[in-house]
Amino acid sequence: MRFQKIKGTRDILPEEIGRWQAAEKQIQQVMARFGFSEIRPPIFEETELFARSIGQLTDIVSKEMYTFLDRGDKSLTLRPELTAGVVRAFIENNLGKKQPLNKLYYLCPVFRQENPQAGRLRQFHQFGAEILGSAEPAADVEAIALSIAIYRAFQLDRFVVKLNSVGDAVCREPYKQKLREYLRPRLDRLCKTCQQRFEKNPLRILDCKETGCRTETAEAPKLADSLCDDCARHFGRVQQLLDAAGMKYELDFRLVRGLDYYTRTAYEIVSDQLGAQDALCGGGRYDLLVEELGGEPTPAVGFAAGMERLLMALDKIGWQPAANPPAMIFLAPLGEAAVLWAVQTAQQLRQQGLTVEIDLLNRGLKAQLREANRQQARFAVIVGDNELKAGHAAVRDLTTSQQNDVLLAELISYLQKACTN
RNA sequence: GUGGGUGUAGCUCAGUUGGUUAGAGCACCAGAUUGUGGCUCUGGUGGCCGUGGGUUCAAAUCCCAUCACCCACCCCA
Repeated sequence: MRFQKIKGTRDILPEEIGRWQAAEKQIQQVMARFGFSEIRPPIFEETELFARSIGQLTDIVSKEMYTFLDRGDKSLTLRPELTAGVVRAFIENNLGKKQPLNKLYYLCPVFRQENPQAGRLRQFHQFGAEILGSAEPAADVEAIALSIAIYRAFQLDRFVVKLNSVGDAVCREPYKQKLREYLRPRLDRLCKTCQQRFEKNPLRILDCKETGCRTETAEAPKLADSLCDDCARHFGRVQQLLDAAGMKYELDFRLVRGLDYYTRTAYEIVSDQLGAQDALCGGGRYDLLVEELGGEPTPAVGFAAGMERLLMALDKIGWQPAANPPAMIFLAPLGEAAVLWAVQTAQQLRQQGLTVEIDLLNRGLKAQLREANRQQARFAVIVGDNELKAGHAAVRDLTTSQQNDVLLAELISYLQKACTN
């Protein structure tokens, strides 16, 4: 029986881990520049946390969660996104009481049981940020600016920021009614799923990709025109601030984010380089969620972005992480006495902070040098019985093919000097 | 959950209308150089042809099922 990985999961192999680490580092740097601190909630939580925050009716909760019972018959779920866990941690650790504003970010795996396709996996990675405690439009703009800055830091600029407002508790329900009234006479011309959405979730009809539904909704009343005064003012101010800061965006009245907790600002960053799943990043404001999960009323705004999708887009533009690995020393011992010497010497060199490889396969010299070359070693140190007897090692510079005898007693200081320039 | 496509060596792929022992390039190992890498040449290791059934004298090739991957729908990052 040969085991294989679970459908929709991937092994990140040594040959690609460099890209991941470089991308992670870049993201962490930009997050830090914006004053965000990392938070790492647990990978699983009570099922109810996700059901309550994301919404029972959403696809994520109704059919995509990895849910299981633990030995105490408690229902647990592998996180399908991070906001719920971050908000839970925010409440449980009283972060809101320690300071008025919390700016948090994360970068970690999430799980959704969907059928895989380009840009979609069952275990994938999201990075994102949450600003908890501010209802100001400037906070919305801070989140948007941060996500844009991250993509720009990678020299990635073929993306579009789509912006909308989904209103709040005051104006969303009346708008839904207005939308239903508009659509009721056209109901039979909508697709099957939209007909089901009509009662419970009419906003989603705007988002439908069926051309029939799109033509029916093209002239429908727009949420942005039906906002209450507070929401309208907020939305206007967000746009004003974005304009002032020179951030380009497109208003998209069809943009209604899939998760229930969004209020007011909703935005998405899409790329034309990704295929059907083109969203790099999605986010918005969720002013009611903290209270809904049992905390003090706390306005908040944030975004989540797909790590794999970022990497896909980076592949398309030919991004290469800068790599300058330290000079490497390959110890090539021949014979048992030399191996003993090499193990001791490797220990000493490594304690000096040098990068050292030592042959572990008891290979011949030719094979060892081939290996050293394959690993792009800077120096090969050749030691056999002859060298031990003579008290020196043959140090071969693999870039110039120069080879010198170096006294064993002076080897460490010699290599230290040679590797620093 | 649904639809289409694809599974042959570590990797990328050939493989004729079913017909002997399933091939190439790269990678790996060895030799040319009995202790010297890269370049070159020569040779070699490596495959239950995704898995399980079926048809046939004969299956990598045809049929069915199943698993996985790719792409798409739904939806989302």
